[in-house]
Amino acid sequence: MAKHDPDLSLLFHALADPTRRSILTRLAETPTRVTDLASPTGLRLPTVMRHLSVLEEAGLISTSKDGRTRTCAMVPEALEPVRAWLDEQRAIWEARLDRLDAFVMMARKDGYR
Amino acid sequence: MAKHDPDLSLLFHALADPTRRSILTRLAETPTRVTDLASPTGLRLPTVMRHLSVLEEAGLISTSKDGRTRTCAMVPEALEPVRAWLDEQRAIWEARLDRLDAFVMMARKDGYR
DNA sequence: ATCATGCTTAGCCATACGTCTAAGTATGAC
DNA sequence: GTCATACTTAGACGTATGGCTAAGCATGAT
Repeated sequence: MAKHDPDLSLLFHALADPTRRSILTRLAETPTRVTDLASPTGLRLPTVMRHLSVLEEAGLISTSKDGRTRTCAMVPEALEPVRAWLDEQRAIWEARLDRLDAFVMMARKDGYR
Repeated sequence: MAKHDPDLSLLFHALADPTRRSILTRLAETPTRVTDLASPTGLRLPTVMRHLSVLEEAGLISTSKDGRTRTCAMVPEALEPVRAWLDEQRAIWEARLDRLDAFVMMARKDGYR
């Protein structure tokens, strides 16, 4: 399904990989250059670069190059849509519980029990 | 990377598809049988079934069969780990801001500005 | 018993993903 | 200029994903 909602799909997809999540966590602590992000993962540089570009395309990190080193930094507000989606789901669910409640009330009033 | 954290990876992966998110939203409103979940998607049944099993393996929905119809229902607490991860990231980020703050304070005290 | 309904299974297909190696390019140090 | 560092690009490779069709197999209705 295409279903224009590319933001969330990109975000969730980016977060679905443990390597990418650990990179992100590391960047939440402090900006870091590519090589230093790569070493703890045990992965080759090109592989890590790919993960980084997935994160960047999702808007979760930003990078900038200074001389020959590229430094990556988290973009904390990028997680906002995820949180918003979660809240929305919760709201829908709770509205449903409320409807159920109302139904039970009504049933009582109408003489059940 | 393997990195035992299969929960979050399964969850995020399940949420990374718009069809699956819309199914989930629908189920947040009310439990629904497979055929009725399928029709609005424009996808064939087997395809939808696959999406459903992804959702189920991630623990996001539960299903039960009664006669020949299978009914799916959301498992709202399944989103908890996602929310927890988000909170954790935020905490790390904020701890960093605090450290920065502290640093600035110290710098001032030591005579800068 | 027959038939329609509702899911299931099996298998195909194209594309995307995660990983690698090998060979660039650009920059800083000597 | 030479060399090491730090990416970057290109391409290969196996697996996973998302979609399909075509047959199954129960179950409910007639």
